[in-house]
Amino acid sequence: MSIQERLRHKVVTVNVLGPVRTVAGVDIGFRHNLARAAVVVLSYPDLAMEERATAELPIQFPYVPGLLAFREAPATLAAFEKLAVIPDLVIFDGQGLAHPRRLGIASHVGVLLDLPSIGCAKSRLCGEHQEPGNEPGAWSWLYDQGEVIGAVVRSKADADPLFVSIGHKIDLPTAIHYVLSCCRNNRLPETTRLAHLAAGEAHGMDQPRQRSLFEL
DNA sequence: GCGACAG
DNA sequence: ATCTTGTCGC
Repeated sequence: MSIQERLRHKVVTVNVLGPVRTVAGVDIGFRHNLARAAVVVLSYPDLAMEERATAELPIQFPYVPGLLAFREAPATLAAFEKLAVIPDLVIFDGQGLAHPRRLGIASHVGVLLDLPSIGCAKSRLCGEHQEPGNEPGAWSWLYDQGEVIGAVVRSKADADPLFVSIGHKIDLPTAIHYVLSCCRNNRLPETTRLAHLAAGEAHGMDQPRQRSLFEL
């Protein structure tokens, strides 16, 4: 994929971010032939919802490991265009540098938006690692082809770790720091968690109805 | 040829 | 990711 080869050279792997006052989270929900992207902007470090934007587009690209951006970037960019507040940092639900060609969706879209971004995936795409300790905050390096491509981070005890990597304009230690400081009492950071909820709403995507107290 | 494989 | 209720575990 030449597009990835061309964009990978635009990724900045050092911190180019000012004071972080807002952090955004992105996630996509699929239903029938529609992709619904949701972007939530939270205040930092309070993590209070500041803004929310969504965009829906027909799915026009299949899921292919390594090509996730081609499937999710269109709706994601459309959602960002509706945003009134440009976030200081964006946390994606997927890999950043921890990708076969070093351009996961977090780096790909991070470069297109030219915003500091972090790749925070729920599972591994490539690379090798040792299991991090079970204490929240424990982490280990993620290696591939003899180089460090990210970190495997324990955000919650007894829960599977997160795969954190550089997206754009941020270094790995800083990325790990922000991911951990965005996790309250769940495995996923608030950004991803809230974006996931927003991406699943409407569409006819049934939200679990509040069960009546009488049924319990 | 076989296994791996973000969401 | 999505199709989906009850159910296993602490």
